[in-house]
Amino acid sequence: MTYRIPALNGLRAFEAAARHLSFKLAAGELGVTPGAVSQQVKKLEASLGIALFRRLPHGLLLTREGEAYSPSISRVLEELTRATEAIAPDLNAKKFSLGLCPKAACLLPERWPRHTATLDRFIRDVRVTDDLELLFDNSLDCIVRTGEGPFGTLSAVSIGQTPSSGAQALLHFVCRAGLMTCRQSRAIVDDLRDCLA
Amino acid sequence: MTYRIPALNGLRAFEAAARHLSFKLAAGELGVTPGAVSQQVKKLEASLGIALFRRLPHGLLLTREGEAYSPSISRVLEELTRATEAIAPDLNAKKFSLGLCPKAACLLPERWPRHTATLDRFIRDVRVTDDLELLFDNSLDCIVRTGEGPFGTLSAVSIGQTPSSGAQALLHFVCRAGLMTCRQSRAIVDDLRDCLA
DNA sequence: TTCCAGACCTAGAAAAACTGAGTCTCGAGG
DNA sequence: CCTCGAGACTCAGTTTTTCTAGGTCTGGAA
Repeated sequence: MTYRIPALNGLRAFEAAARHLSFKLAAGELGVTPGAVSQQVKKLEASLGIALFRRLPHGLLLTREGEAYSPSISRVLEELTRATEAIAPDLNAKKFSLGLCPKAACLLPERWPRHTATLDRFIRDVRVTDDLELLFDNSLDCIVRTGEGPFGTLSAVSIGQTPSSGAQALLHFVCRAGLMTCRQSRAIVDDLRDCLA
Repeated sequence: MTYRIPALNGLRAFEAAARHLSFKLAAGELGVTPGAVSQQVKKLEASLGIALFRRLPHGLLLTREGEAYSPSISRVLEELTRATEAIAPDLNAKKFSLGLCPKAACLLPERWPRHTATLDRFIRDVRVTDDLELLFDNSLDCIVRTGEGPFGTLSAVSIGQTPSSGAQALLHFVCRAGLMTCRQSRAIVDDLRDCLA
């Protein structure tokens, strides 16, 4: 009953690259450099003994085998996601890349969100930016900003609201819809509330 | 479309341990030490934020969550195996079928390559043969023989060379090019070197 | 009791993954 | 026909992860 399967991390790289048909975009999604994705995919191809991609100077094409393999792998990862969420809804496996707008940075403690070890655990990196687009291509997992919506299909929660005066919220925490309830988001929102309390 | 899933290698450890209800047996199956399995599972549990096993002094019990998770993971790995075999029948993660020429057999320990559990893990079966053709149609994964090349597109490494006397190598390990760097090949070559040292 | 099996822990070694900087190739635009 | 830009590749070096080796602890069996 021993499974004959390739190194699993390479599969993740392959799946993302196949979806984007780009190592660069896949790298963005996975939070690594394009070189890393390239290497992982190459190693996977070596271990399978077949080519999955045809490399073109301006992008990728799947080979016939890659074309056949990619949807299977996507299905596998989806099923894995489902199974995992069923038993562990707030999987704590991925650190967040966080965007922070300049005004928000002023309102928050000096080294936020690195000011406490508790929160730091959930943060991979922080960039100063306000660009919600970055959430869609997975360059960022969430953004903390002063600017209002509309946030479209994104999820947002407001922090520092003062309903008595009718004033608008001071800060907004914004992320893709599926991410709002996960542990990382909750930790960040909780901490923001503490900081503005 | 970013999958929120735990580290994949830990899942393999978990799945094997859940099937055997033993880290030790799982370790045997995976070709690592029990400590490694223990650590992988522990890390998985940490990233999920739940316990998968109850540790007893003489074995393991699945928790309720582990009980729910294990069949899902088995299914996922099975599907992965199926998908992989469909496109790459000679995946190099499998056990090797090994050819051995009669002279080589004389130079090596009695039950080689079954003489140590370490090496045995990587071997599916052994035949006495010298026929390099069998490597091309995947009847065999590798051949250990005294005969020289030419090996053409095959990869070969020499073992027991005595360069000072200019004598030729005693043994050659031969396999298809893509297989030379894989774990199985390395284990076999290392063992051959030990045996002739 | 004493043994033994199996899980656990920790330090250090080994392997794998990632980065960063530079190269190469092609397509587009002047 | 050049030059530029994008994207993939390579390689060395670093960081992170994984594995091992050796020792501890616990509870069941003789």
